[in-house]
Amino acid sequence: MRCTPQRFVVMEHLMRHPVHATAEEIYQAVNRTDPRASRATVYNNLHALMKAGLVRELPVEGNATRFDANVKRHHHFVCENCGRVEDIDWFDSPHLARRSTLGGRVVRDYEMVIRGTCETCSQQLEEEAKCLN
Amino acid sequence: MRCTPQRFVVMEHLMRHPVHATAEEIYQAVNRTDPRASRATVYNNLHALMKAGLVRELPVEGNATRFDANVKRHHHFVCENCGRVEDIDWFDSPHLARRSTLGGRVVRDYEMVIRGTCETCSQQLEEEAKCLN
DNA sequence: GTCCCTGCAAACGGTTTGCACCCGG
DNA sequence: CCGGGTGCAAACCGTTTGCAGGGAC
Repeated sequence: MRCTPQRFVVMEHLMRHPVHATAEEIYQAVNRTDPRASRATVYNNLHALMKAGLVRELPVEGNATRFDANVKRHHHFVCENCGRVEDIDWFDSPHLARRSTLGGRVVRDYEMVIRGTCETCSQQLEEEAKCLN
Repeated sequence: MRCTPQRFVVMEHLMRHPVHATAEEIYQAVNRTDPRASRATVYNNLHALMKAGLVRELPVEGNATRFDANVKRHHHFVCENCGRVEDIDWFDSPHLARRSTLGGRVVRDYEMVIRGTCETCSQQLEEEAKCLN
């Protein structure tokens, strides 16, 4: 796979902003450095990078797919307030760590999806609560 | 919230088929009993049921949203072969069970997303492997 | 010259919205 | 009546596709 300017910007954005951007956000970033870049190219590159195993889609609800350049095994935290998705360092699940089957199913991988309020939003909400008192 | 025929069919389908249907699949089911039913109504009802806390969206990748009428806490298994999503009985994560924060984050809930091959697909793949020998 | 990559525009599919109508209270 | 629920059609938005160039090797 060649490293074209557009492809580079896509990858760079994902690595620099571990906030798991949507395709649109990446398109905006690419567009800032190269206003002629197109959405199709962003999608092409995201798929190319996914096939190469450098990027993956995130399993979180929401209309727009989010992408992740973190290849290391890790969990995800979803802020229910702002929608941001953050990486959480890996920890094993004792129930699954040494296990390759579950009922008749073959287990290949697993991850945790944790939901709550991110640090920024927590602080904001706390501020607002103070104001009300 | 009133229990209209259409709303009933939506809820019934989700409860009877714990395979986490997409909106389209639910629409097909509703349509079978009432050919005049519209997609808009299915979406209306899915949202109404979600607001009422009887149904929720699933955190799995894929273009079409999947819905779940299982309110009990549980994990999810995603078949990488056929895309089916199955419920897995709840088990705690020792890392998270008694914890309400994670870094500066407030944790409200968590769940496991397990990926692999479902029972049906495993058997099929095994069959095919046998044939090749 | 070949092949991969790009940009554009149109198509696509899932979801949402606006609106008129209907039915139950 | 009023308000929520319905059906239809159009709009919307994220994504995909077809296709004609262009640049790297």
